[in-house]
Amino acid sequence: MVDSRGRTQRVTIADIASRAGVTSSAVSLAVNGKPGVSDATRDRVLQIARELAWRPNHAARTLRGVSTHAVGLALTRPERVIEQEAFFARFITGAQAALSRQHFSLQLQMAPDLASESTIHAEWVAANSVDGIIVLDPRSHDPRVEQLERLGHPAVIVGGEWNSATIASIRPDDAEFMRTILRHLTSLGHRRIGYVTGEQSFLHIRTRIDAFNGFMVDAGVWGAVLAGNFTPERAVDATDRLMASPSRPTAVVYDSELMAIAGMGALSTAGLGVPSDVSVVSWEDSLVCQVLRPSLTTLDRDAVSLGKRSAAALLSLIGGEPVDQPTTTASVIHRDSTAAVSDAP
Amino acid sequence: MVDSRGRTQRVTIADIASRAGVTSSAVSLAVNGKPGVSDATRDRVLQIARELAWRPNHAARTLRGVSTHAVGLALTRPERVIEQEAFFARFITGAQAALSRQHFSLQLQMAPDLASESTIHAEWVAANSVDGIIVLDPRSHDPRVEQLERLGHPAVIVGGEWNSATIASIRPDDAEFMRTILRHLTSLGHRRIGYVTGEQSFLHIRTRIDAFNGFMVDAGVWGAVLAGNFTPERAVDATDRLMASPSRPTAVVYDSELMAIAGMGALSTAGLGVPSDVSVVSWEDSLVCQVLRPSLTTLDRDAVSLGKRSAAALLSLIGGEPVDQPTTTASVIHRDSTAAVSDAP
DNA sequence: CTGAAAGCGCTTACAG
DNA sequence: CTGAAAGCGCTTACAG
Repeated sequence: MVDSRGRTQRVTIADIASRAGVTSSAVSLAVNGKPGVSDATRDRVLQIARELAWRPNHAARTLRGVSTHAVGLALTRPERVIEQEAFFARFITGAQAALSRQHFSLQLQMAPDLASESTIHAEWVAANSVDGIIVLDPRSHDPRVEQLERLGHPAVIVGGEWNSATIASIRPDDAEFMRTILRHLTSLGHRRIGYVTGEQSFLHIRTRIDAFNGFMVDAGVWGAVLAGNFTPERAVDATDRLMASPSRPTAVVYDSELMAIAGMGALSTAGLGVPSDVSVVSWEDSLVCQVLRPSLTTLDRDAVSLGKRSAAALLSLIGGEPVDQPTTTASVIHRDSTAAVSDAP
Repeated sequence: MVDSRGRTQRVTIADIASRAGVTSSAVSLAVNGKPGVSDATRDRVLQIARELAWRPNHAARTLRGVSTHAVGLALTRPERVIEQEAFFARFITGAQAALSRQHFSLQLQMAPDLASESTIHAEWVAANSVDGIIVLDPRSHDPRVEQLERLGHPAVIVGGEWNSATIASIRPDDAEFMRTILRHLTSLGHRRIGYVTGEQSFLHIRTRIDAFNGFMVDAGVWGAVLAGNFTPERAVDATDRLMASPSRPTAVVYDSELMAIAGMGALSTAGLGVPSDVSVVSWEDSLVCQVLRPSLTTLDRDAVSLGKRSAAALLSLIGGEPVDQPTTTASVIHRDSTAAVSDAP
């Protein structure tokens, strides 16, 4: 609406009501599809609402305590860790897909650190502006989770291990996934395996490390874990160090695609062929892994489906339904970067 | 706060007021750092607010017409176009960096299509829930832009060409950037150049195509444009077709990193070496381009800085300041995927 | 410096 | 089926 001075005015249900000759209560019932108004009135109101290009004011609805049909995700992402961007973009693509099917929207907000993330959560809960919250990359004794538990607001912890009336965890079986990768490699004859990790403060990375070490012991295979942090620089350093070892590994597992690509670069610089000298596995799959030459053997887990499952669990929690916890499986996509170990070095 | 039945109650300024023995008006002034209350009162109020873990209710503030210090970005992203994910994650990383410096937050919302994007914009404006809006991937005669112009809400169009009192465009000089790439290639002796494009309905892609064709004519060089859509499949097909040409190009430009990587795969499959037989340039730079072997020659434009500039422009617009339109430059990062053309084919 | 009141746009009991 | 009123939590004139 434009007033006499040409300024844009907000269109409210009161405007519609006065044009339609009814009260704003009737308009509210009409536009929300609730019973209590005659069909004739409803049609007239909807027609006028359309003419005036009326839009519901979310703030007013929220204040009134109505469900917002929104889910919140606050994200702490240090700018330097570019690898996580791919994960994060794919994750929210999946989450969005699951949410939009039930007409929920995804509210995303960036935070500089974990404490700010908690502040954002608290404000969302105080303002009733999201029906549920998704938490990524939980730490052990995560303050965000403790606060959400206290607030009693529905939340899903991706990669966590908390479960209560209001909190559910989506926990990919990282230990089993690691063993799946290692079985793939040992079945190809590899007996010396390196593992270059992501950020070790993440719970799921520690789970993978434990599983790696356990497998090495049980299978009597030589293994080495080098701590990375998702950056290519660290991946290159770790790869060089592994290759300098007197018992040089014939296969290396990387926690991310970017680290795996960087590692392959380091191997190529060192004059080592993939897979002729060293086999390479990336934990995370993506289109780049597929189109690369040599194409990368990966675990067929992708962030898109993780996002879908997390959102679906949160919607169950919000709806008061039991959370479906499907056991997740993952298999190795055998591409060109892994091959049978060549004869004695 | 927990009531007698153990349920969590929302803490409001009224709760603080009653504990502090003042009115809610005084609390409002105190927590917002406005004059009108004594220092003693302010301290007492802030102390109590902290004790009760009070959080401002955004919906109430918004409804009251107060600036939300938020910027909105509604995003239409077909799930299939994975390439755009990298762009988009980097873009919002940059935007977020610029915004948080001025304590603005970024509201992100996914939309299934352009019409829904417009609906979201309209609701944001109606509800006063963002101070400004960022629009990505404008089309010619873009309905989103026309609506924002009508609504008179501050907006920045990334890659657009609209400019008015409330709308600014961040327009990288795609034509000049294309010429920069082509000058790099011709200086290396290339006289037959292929170009595999992204989605042609995007304005900036069409600008690049025009510049490519113009350069070919002016320089008397043989050029071929093949329409892609950012997918690796189309990039592979286009590359194969270029290589089958009787006047096979010695260099190919790709509109994205993913397409360039896919193209290099196709070249390798065809038994062609990079850069020995064919030089390859990617329009967009990233860490993957850098760690890849051979590393990819790229235009040193990255989505992070584009996000920063877009957000900065929007903040200027919101603040009523003139929008700073720095002329953007870009240069070619010469890596291993381009080299001087080898002697006669 | 402080208090009482109005109102942002909407929904929801409660009467008629 | 419709109308009048209260109230969500907050801010901002306006009085004292």
